[in-house]
Amino acid sequence: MASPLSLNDAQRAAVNHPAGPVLVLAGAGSGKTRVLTQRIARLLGEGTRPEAVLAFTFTNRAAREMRERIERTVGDAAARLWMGTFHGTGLRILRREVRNLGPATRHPDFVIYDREDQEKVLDEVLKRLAIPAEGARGPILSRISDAKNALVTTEEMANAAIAPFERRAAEAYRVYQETLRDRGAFDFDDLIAEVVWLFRRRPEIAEAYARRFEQVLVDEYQDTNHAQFRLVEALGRGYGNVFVVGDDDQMVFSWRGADLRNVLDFESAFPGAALIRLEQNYRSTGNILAAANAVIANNRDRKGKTLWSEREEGALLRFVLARDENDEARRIAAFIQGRARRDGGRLADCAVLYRTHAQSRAIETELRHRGMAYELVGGVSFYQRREVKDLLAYLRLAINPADATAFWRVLNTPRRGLGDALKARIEARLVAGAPHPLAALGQVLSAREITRGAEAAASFVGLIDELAARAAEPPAGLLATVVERIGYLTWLEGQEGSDERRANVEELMAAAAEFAAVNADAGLASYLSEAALLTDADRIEEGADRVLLLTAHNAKGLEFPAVIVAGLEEGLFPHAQSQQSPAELEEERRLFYVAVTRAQDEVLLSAAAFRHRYTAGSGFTAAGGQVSRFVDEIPGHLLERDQPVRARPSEEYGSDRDSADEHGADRGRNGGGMPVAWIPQRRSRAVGREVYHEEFGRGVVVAVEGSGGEARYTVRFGTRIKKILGRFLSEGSHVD
DNA sequence: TTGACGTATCTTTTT
DNA sequence: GATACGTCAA
Repeated sequence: MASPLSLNDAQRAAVNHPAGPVLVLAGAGSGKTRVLTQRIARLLGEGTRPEAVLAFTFTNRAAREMRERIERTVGDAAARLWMGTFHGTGLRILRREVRNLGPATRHPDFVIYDREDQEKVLDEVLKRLAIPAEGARGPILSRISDAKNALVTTEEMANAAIAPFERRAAEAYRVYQETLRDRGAFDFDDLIAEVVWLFRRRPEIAEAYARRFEQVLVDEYQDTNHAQFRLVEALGRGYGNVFVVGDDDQMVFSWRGADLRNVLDFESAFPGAALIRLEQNYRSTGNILAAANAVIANNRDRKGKTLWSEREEGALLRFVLARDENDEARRIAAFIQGRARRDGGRLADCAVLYRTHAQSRAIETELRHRGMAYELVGGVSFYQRREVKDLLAYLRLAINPADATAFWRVLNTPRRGLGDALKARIEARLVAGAPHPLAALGQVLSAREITRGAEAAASFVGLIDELAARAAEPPAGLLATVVERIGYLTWLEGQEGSDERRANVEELMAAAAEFAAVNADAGLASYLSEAALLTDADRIEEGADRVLLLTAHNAKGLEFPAVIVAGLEEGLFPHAQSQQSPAELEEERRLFYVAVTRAQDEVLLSAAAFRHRYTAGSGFTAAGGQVSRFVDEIPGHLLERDQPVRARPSEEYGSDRDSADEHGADRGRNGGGMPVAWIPQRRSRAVGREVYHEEFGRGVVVAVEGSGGEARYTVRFGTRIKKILGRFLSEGSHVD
């Protein structure tokens, strides 16, 4: 960050504030990381023991960076700080207190379940409860997550549930939680909620921690949820030195339970709290800042502050309207390339920010086409890749045989001829009282209940036993054993994308070796925990010269000389899902504010007049739309619009009126936003024609792929969209 | 028991 | 468009 050589008055006040609760309202680029690190360094310099300092960061990367900076001032003592994410710190406490967890888990070496594991558990739960899973899985899972973030227990939820959905969700929550406990697993939300619940059950434990931490600091405070707030409160209670830094204008995680009341009510929650505002921005040019300020000023629900900068006005922000997502990708790539050539800049100076992961595809294709290096952050994270999770599941099972989710995952992966017949035997044993499927399998084998896959099953059990016996060894060697014994690489050969998968397996082993080098005496359990809590954003490599591609959410806390914000269309950014309520719309605006304020010198905004995208309910359609209102909220004199595109005469559209209104889901629904041209590409003459299908009846052709007898038609029948081979269609009525 | 094939569902954002 | 899942035939 372009920081001042010395602190400004407000920063100094924050760094040196003597004691008691402090709320620092820190605008984007106002040097809050600097304040946090200098404050911690000061505390340590004045004699505070590092193990008495607890700091919460939003990402592991932020924790690492902050620790490194502090290390430069105070040296090795930095290693003893308690510094990490809420989840990492919660985990650390749970591991220390594992003997006191009581009803929370049944296994000392508990594992962490990620989203995929949670879904598998919930599927089993719903099946057991005879709740139809279709469409209910997602909502119930997020309802459970909401409950935990709000510290609502299963009993409390059941008691309060009235509506049918709520009752079903409460029932699912109860059984889900029992299942996790039986399997010795915690999900992400448990890592925080279970700590608070432990503190409530055992006040003396809470008190011990409150006495331990003389200083509690929180970064990105605006994104804390209720459970996190309670955790901070409990840990900071001893000394009352709770120092939180946040920006209400950058709260973008309300869907994860983030609650702005934590900021707005801080002063009443912590009586006598000092309030310090950091309003000088050291990052962005005057124009970028003015644009960001103008946009965020449209939000009503904010504490209000005005960022200012001593930096030069700088270049105007630029806006390009592309024809479609491919054209948009070309413009973005050209911008980055041009910038790199013109200024001798690096690709790494540029980041492309978007609302949804799906948008990365077109940009990736274009960058690859031009031979430009890029790094994609997010999407399917490394530790969630199938091959990675397969291998880790073996290790999970080795340290925690109760991890039934891992068991079922690997029982027949790779294929070893163990199928439904064996599964039925195992389940019968479970019903008869076997503690977990691995034990049940052992019983099935000793009772010689199966003959067909007996040998394979025995060698599977043998492998797990061996791994369990060697659990104290470094993980890399154990992974190598697994890979070799199950012939994983050979199995991958025949699979789709085997090269990439093999590379991932190799990277996994390399990362495991690295882990062992850094954490010499750490066991398998902590290796697996770390793997579960690492995110893609934590793996961003410093120093590589490549364009970064990431969601606006993932860009939080980062900065770049040039930022491209892509896909600025109504319905995408702001997202259609968020246009129902003013509160959600304001969150989208904050997200846009976060995106723009990542930029130091240059901002390129882009939109596509026409975009292929998935819209719920109407299938995969071609949506035309309007430019995002956020672009229009930027004062005209700050924005340079590239080649305004006007709507072409209607004959360009083909023979009918079937234009944006027919295809586009979100056109014109919500005022604001400049209408844009809708210029379809490569439209077949068949598009717009009325056709007839035996089963679905009358429909309209939306798109065509291929030609002749093999042509596949995308046809809209009323509200549903189907892809159908041409020979199953007959001509309805002629339009041309 | 496996693999081919068709269909439903997904995508808003993440620890 | 991709993936996961169910159904069907071999």
